[in-house]
Amino acid sequence: MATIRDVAREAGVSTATVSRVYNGSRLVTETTTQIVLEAAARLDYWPNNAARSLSTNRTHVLGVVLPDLFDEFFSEIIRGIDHAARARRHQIILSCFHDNADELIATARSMRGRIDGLIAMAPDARSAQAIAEISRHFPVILLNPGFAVENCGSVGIANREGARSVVRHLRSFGHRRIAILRGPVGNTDAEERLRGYREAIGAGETQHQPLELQGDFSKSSGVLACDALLRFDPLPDAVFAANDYMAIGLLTALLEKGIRVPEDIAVAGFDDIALARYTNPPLTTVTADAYRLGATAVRRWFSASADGGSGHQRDILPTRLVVRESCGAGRSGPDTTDTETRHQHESNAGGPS
Amino acid sequence: MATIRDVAREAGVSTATVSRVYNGSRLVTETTTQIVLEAAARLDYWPNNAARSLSTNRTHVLGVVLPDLFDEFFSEIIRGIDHAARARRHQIILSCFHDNADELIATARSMRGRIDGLIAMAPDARSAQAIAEISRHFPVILLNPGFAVENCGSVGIANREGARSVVRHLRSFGHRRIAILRGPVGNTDAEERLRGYREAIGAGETQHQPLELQGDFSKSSGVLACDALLRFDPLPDAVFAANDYMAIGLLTALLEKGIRVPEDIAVAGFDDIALARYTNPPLTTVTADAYRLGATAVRRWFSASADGGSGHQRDILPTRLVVRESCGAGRSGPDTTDTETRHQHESNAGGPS
DNA sequence: TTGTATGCGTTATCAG
DNA sequence: CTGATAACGCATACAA
Repeated sequence: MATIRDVAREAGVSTATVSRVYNGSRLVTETTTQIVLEAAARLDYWPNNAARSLSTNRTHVLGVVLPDLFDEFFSEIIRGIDHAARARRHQIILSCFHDNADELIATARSMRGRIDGLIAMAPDARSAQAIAEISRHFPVILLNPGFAVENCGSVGIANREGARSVVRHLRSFGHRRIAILRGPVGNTDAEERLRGYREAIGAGETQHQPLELQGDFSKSSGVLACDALLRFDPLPDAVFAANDYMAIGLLTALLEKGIRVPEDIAVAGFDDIALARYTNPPLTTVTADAYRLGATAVRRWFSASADGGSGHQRDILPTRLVVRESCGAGRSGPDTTDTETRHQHESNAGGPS
Repeated sequence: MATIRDVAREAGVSTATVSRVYNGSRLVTETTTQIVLEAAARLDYWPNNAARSLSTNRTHVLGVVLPDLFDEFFSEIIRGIDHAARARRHQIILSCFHDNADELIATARSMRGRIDGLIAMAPDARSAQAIAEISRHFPVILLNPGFAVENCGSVGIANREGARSVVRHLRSFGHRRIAILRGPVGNTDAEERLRGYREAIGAGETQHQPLELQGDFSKSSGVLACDALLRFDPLPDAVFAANDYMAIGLLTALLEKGIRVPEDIAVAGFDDIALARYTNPPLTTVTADAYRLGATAVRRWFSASADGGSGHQRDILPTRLVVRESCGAGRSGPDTTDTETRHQHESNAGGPS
């Protein structure tokens, strides 16, 4: 493989000149540039990025670490990250499948020297310590954490407001007894959605009996929840499932039992997965723009590293209600609702907090 | 950031020793190892992989270049690649969105020095030249090309045999006049599926009139094809759409016109996308294991680079017919059919061919 | 505008 | 078993 030295020799110039040509230095004559480029072409020279980043201490690569849950949502996030990174002439190095904090650190470590920063999805609050350790080595942006992490930017979605918009929508059909099928305990998305639900419920008419069911975000837990749901007496008017998979499981179980949706009971989900459009009936749900989530994380990373990485800033992306048919006929609710966007900027530079 | 020299000083040993510890050399005393590790922990030392790979000329990273079509199929491929790579302690650097051969080369170039090899999806035959240029710099494995490329391993799926199994299945319901909705010209998947269709048709009863419709793999081209289909006289018994998106578009257009599937006409697709299960009626289609495709590419890359990269080997992964309801009632065909796996091993080491 | 020389953080080849 | 030191390929301060 030809090196910069080979090119220099072939072109009859010094390595510094070749380097300047490849880095777009305007100090080089047009003619020398041509000579160098031709020599490089003859030798089929491709610059070695490892050497380059060793010298400059920059890689132009972003690390991305996601959990192993690979569905449309994650691929959209990756797509958003890749596009935004590419627009800034950066590449991404991807790693999935970290189930615990230790593995998260190990992955980050193995990226040291080949990335300028990291975008990671924090599975749970336990990871905070790991993240803190990592962010000593390079800037880190957290994807969709429900919690704050020191020295670390983050971008999340408006889970709470999304959940509230579902309850509002349900109310617009006159539904009063509204149950929730919760996601896994400890999962921050699940807990924020639960919080939004409770806020919306509490803000209105009081429910004497808590209508909360436990699920784990899987379709089968939605199926299972059907029985528990039917044990409520009287039957709730509506169920808000904290994600679409559970809503779909519930829908099929309900259908099997001959209970009509939305006539006998209304069902809503969260996430707007591709299938939500094709269920029977089509599922009313809440969508978050995964592509934008990824792209925003990249933007946030660039501004953070421009700042020197100090201060933790947080973006919260809005969420949108997607009204289909599972909550009531006639689409009497508003068609779609955007929850407001919030931008929190909490700089903590200049002193301990 | 602490370097290997800092650790050496802190531990009172040489950099060589520290390096040996981190590379698992068995030449180091248990006690020295401990001393080094403790010093490293105190200094929070993370080895710099850029320097490491500059020295060893290995990165333990695989490049992955895919088109921008991000759906479940691609994310499954990536997942397969990531898992297989991770099992061999490698990472992947991902880049999407190359629409032409030049961009493919540019992307590969920008990876020089940070990857040991490349897994790329070849969009069309025009890319062959680009691939050849790349494979001079590091081993390349092609994903799913219908064509052979010199000095370059590849892994594809059994498009032809999959198409044949669809036609066989259609025949098992007594369908004789079987049309095809083709994919885009130049797309190798589309052309292989067309070939399989023609082989299967030709092998049976001759069709006097070619029942071939042009599509472009999009859902809307499936919708459009409906009119053209209805112009055939008499109406064909069945249509094989070269991918699921077109099949789904066709299905909705047919439904709208009041034409019943499968009673009036049978429809089959290819790919088994997630939605295929939820169409009305559920779509009979062909599935390829995308996860396995990715994983196989990695395996193929490792064996190729062990060989020194000489010889181009090709794997073709089997395909499976997924019988649902769009081709006929009663599931009178076989439930699922695996096409046979083929492994071609064409070593061309030892002389010009 | 171009060339020289040094350093980036590791690994590997020698001696010891 | 351990230490000194020369690569690895490139960028850049400094000189010219």
